[in-house]
Amino acid sequence: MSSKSNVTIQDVARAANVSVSTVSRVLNDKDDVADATYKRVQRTIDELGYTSSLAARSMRSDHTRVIGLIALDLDDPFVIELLKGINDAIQSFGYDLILYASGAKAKLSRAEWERRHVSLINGSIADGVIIVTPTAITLPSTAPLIAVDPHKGDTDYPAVIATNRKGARQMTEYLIQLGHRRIGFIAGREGLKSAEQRLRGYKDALNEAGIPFSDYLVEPGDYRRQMGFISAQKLLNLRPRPTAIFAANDESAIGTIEAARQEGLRIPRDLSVAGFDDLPQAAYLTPSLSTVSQSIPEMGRIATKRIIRLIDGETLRDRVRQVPTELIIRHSCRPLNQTASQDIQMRELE
Amino acid sequence: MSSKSNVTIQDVARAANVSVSTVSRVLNDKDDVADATYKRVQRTIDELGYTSSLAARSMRSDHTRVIGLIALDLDDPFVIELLKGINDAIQSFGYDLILYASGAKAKLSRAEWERRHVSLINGSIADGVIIVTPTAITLPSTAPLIAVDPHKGDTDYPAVIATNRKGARQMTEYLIQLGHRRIGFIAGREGLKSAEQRLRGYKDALNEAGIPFSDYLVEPGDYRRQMGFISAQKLLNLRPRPTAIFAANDESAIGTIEAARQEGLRIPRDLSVAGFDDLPQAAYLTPSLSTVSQSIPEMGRIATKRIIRLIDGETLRDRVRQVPTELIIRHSCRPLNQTASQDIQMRELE
DNA sequence: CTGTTAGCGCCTTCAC
DNA sequence: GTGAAGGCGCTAACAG
Repeated sequence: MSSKSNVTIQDVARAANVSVSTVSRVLNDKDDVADATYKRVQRTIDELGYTSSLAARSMRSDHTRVIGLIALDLDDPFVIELLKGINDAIQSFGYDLILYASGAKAKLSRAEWERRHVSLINGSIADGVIIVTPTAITLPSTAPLIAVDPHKGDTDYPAVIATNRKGARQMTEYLIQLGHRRIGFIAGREGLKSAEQRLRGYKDALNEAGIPFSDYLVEPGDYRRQMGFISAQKLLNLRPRPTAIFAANDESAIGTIEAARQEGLRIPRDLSVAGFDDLPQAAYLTPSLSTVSQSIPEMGRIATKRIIRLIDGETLRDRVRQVPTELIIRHSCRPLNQTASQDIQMRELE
Repeated sequence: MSSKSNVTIQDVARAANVSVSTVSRVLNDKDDVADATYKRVQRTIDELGYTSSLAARSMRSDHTRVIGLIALDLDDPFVIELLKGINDAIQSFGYDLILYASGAKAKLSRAEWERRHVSLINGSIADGVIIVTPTAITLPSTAPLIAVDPHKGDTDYPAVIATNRKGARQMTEYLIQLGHRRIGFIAGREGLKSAEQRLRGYKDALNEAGIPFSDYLVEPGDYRRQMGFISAQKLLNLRPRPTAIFAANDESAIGTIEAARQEGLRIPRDLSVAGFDDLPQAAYLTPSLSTVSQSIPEMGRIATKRIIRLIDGETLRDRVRQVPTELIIRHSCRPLNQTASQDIQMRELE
């Protein structure tokens, strides 16, 4: 298969009657190349539709102006939102973006998969890598690397993370303020710092309000809808039933809403539901979802800026950068014991 | 910057006391390597955490088992859904996926951008490429290439496309059957075959029903929400106003709904709205969106299978593969002139 | 069964 | 200003 017969630098050199090095110089805007030569070479490049081989280039030179993104779950909305922000940011910096996903997902442990991808991409094809919700605590990073929503504990890589604890506390406070006392909690993905912090924030608010923390009101989660559904079912089978459920992210909250619907419960009338993330679809749900915004695209933009700084050899003042969260009140939560007439009034106020 | 000091095949060879070629053989499961040697090398690889450089590998050998995806709009839900399907499919075939997005988007024409990316990726780093909604009619493909939702007219690449004309006809027929006669249409992205076919389907149904086609009921679109919003506003300013609007895709339909809301119209009471795509969020809208499903992830899976077949040197029997569409009736359209009581009855039937 | 050799396309000295 | 030569990490003959 001679499918690789692309135009090479040699072809250009021949056609323009110069040596390959001269073409290379033109390509990289180097030194002084005689004006006439420059133009001639440039013209030849255009005519032949030449593009320098990414593979050869990354092999030879120590930078490629490419940023790698490593994410296992391509159907995780968090990853998609992040991708938007990163794609947005690279436009301003003249970098390219590469997203690499291996088909060997099933065979490897999550941490193993991550390590493989980092060493595959980083330092060769990409100048630096952004990794999303890593499970690994240490990553083989010869080239710069930054994590978004990192693993808990002491990780050896810099990170971007939202003010999860504060955000979760505010949401819980809001629910308490609405009169809720039995507030179920569906946890986040095991091992992630964000999950840990959100649970902390929930406990903080309970504590502060003098509500004793109950183990049985907390069910496990993994930030995915399906798990949210299952855990919500368990919570809804409790007697007395929780009057509100705070899910550690929007996907879990959607799973919760589905579970509640299946039980014949109406939201927010019979159950208040809150999420975390503020995905675009949160606003479109019925009822629209009250949640904590962590402005995911913004996190992507920040991660991009920081990885570029790292690539440029600068050092980060703060190894972990906190991105502020914001409480978003919509219509999926309502005061406990509100009467129907009050309910109507409330609706009309909107 | 010595950031590239990754473990190389040489390091492994030295550590395992063999030549690089032997390591290479182990890496690629080649020939016969003495069992003892194989194990020793394998162990060394693991110990050193070695990963072969993608760049070097793709430069040397004529296949990489990597499929490239080229898509300009990373925030286009169509692309995201497709990505899911492709990512799903590569798992079964042992291929890897690379998504490449350059930051130089603004500077180039769309077709130019596409050409650049194809020649950048294809044949070097990727064995074949899937390109989404290309504007270019010819693409510099030395290696296999397949388009999803191709450009109109005679393109020189194979493609995967839905039965757009039929789908659009069915939706329009449905609206007509509900009693609508003034049906506005918001077109798809200029130049795409799908856009052309959907408009055709709309006209087909009108024709068939003996409803004269009116130019002023068709507004331009580009498959994006914003444009859908603007075009919907124009349609809603018409007197008499259309009683239904069929948007060429779901994003445009969402824009339409927003425009209608802004005009104080209620859906489907004052205006029926239909889309095309059946994005996941279509079901979550209020009212849920009646649309034409083209099962985008499935299109991604099919495209993946076909590009792999092409890579394997097989030929495709049909250069363009049609994927069936399906009419999805939800709640955003309703019979014209239905009385309020009928309306209630209808709701209760669900 | 294993090592040696010759490049893949490109960039970078070092000459001229 | 420009060309020639060497080598990045790897694979594919060709020898042994």
